[in-house]
Parts: sequence; structure tokens; C-alpha cells
Amino acid sequence: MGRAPCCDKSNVKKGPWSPEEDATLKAYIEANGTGGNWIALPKKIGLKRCGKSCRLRWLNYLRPNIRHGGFSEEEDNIICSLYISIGSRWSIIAAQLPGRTDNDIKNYWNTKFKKKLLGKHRKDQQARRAPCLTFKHEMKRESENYPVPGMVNQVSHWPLLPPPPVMPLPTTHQDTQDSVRNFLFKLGGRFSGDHPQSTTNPMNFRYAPDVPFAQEQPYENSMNILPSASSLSPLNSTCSQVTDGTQFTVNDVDGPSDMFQGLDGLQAELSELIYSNNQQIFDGFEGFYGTDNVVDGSSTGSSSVESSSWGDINSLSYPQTVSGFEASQQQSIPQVSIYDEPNYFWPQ
DNA sequence: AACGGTTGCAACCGCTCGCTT
DNA sequence: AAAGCGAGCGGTTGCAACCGT
Repeated sequence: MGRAPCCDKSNVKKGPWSPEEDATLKAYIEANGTGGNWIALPKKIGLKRCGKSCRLRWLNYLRPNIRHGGFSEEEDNIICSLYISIGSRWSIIAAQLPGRTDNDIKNYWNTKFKKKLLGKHRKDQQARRAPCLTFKHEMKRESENYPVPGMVNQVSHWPLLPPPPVMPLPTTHQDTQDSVRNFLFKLGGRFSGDHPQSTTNPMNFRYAPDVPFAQEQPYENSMNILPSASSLSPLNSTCSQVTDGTQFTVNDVDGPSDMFQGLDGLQAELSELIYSNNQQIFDGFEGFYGTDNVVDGSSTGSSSVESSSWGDINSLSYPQTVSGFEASQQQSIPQVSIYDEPNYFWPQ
């Protein structure tokens, strides 16, 4: 049994919104609110639009205080660091940037930011091989060279990570927290209370699902998750799992594997960018989380134990600038796990 | 001026989640 | 417990504007 369509597709208008439609929708919502039922709303106000379309139009364009374009460097850094932390959770990232929509940030990431990251990479690549490859061609070429099962003709945003370890899918919130933690670990993050080995060698970490994540990973200290340049070099590493499913090790190997030839430059570029931006990111996060709690690897992290749960991102210290409206838009618990990061490129 | 390629962004599509019945 | 349904999310597409030749 298929899913019932949300509206009569043959009887709804598609495409760009006219100023009249905008005015009708805006006037109604400003006067009456959405009524909690987007599906019924267009009928109520005589719009030949799908309810989902109305919702999107309102959220991405018509609602008050929306800003478009012109992302600042600080916003860049926030987007970058949050993407590193939680992946393509655009709505969560958007919640940190007042006036920005998830769609905007997604577009920004998929166009400008990727270009920014790849700009230097492309230059380097072009110097080394046949010229005249466009960005799209290059991305297509890369995705063709390194195909991912189930990802046909998709651009791989992050051809960077080591193969995911095989471990049971998280079935509880605690499991999810563990997954997040493990995921961040593989990005080179460190956690207070971690096995000392992990601290000294970010490529050699321990996964301990029996340790309550919430008790030991405060978000205030989450700058620990920012990867070091070296830890973002999984191309030089292999990942193995101990048979009990609780411990993983990442072993350095000599040089990039054949699989990643051609991507090492991009990877290095990203690492370099992120690493060189770390200070700026820290600066940005000082406003976020308070300077006392920002850890840059050389400073403390000692206050970690008494703080909020990592799993509940809403309990984190959000920037003061998040408006009440944005705050109300924030989701409850983002269910982040290393398993649902479709943009990550997991080499086979 | 004309044309082809590229970019940026609005909008659509399909899926998952969570609530209700 | 299971099915139905709406909301919300992320990925993708379509197209107008822009740019270079």
C-alpha cells in the first residue's frame, strides 16, 4: 500500500510563487498563524498550492527576519565546525545562525563552500594533470573513480573518512550518544576522561560503550572535537575492530592507499583549511560557549565532568543571538549517528 | 551581440519521524 | 501493535542570471 499523496498533484500549481500568492500566504499566517495544519492551509486561503510548498515558502522566504546571501566569515566558521561535528543536519546548523534557513545553508555549502574548499585543490590538480576540467566534471570524475554503493552519480562531499567500523546500530539514545562520540572520535576529537592513549594519539582511540557519554562529554568542551590536521588524515590509516565490537583502532600505514590517489590533495586541503581556521573557529565559539570553556588542545578541559549531555544538543550553550523564533524552531534531540551521514564517503 | 558554460537559489521530491487513532 | 497521517528534513532539480569568449 503506497503512501497517500499529501495533496491532489494535478490540481496544484508548481514553480515560482507570484507576489500575489506570497502576499496571500504572508497576510494569512501573520494574522492567524499556520493553524498547525499546512495541508489544510492552502485550501483555507484559496491558494492552489501544496501544503508542503506553502510551508517551504513561508519558512525559507516569507517569514520575518530572513537573511539571504552574504555569509560572513564567522558564519562560515560556524557552518564548517558544525558540519564537522554533526554532518549535514542543516536545520540544526541553521538554528545556530539567526535569520538563516536550512535551505540557504545547504545551498551555500553545496556551492560556495565546496568551491572554496576545492578551489586550491583544483588549482593543484590542474597543474598536475590535463587542464580544463570544470568543477562539476572534476567532482563527477572523482565520484566515478571512487564509486559508493547506493550512491549513483552523487557528489561526494567528504572523501575523507576511513571505513566505518562494523558495530551494532544504535537502538537507544545512549547508543546514539555513543555513536556520536565514536564518530567524533574518528574525526580526531578527544574527550576528557578518555583513555590516555587516545589523547596522545588521535588515530588510536578506544570506544567504550559502557561509559555514560552524557557524564563525560560536555558540549562546553566540545572544541575537543575539532580535528587536528593530522587526525584528519584517515587516508593514511586503516581502521580495524576488535571482535567484541567495543574497541577500534586506527593504524597508520605508509602513505595513501591506491584507492585515494587523486583525493589526497583535496583531503589535505580540507584538513589544512580546517586546521588553519581553528583559531577563528575557536574565536567564534568563544561567543558560543564562553571563553572559559573553550579548549584548544593546550588548555584545560578539566571542567568537563559537570556539564550537559552531548546527546541533547538543545541543552548546549547556544549563542545569545539565537532569537526566540529560531529557538522555537530548534529540534529536540538530533539523532546523529555515524550511520546516517549520507554525505560521507565511506570507501569500500 | 550572440552563444555556451557556470553559478546561485527557489522549489520539488521522497523519505523518516512522531503523533494519533 | 499497527496503520494512517502530517510535519519536517535532506537531497536533488530546474531555471534565470551572470560571465567569459
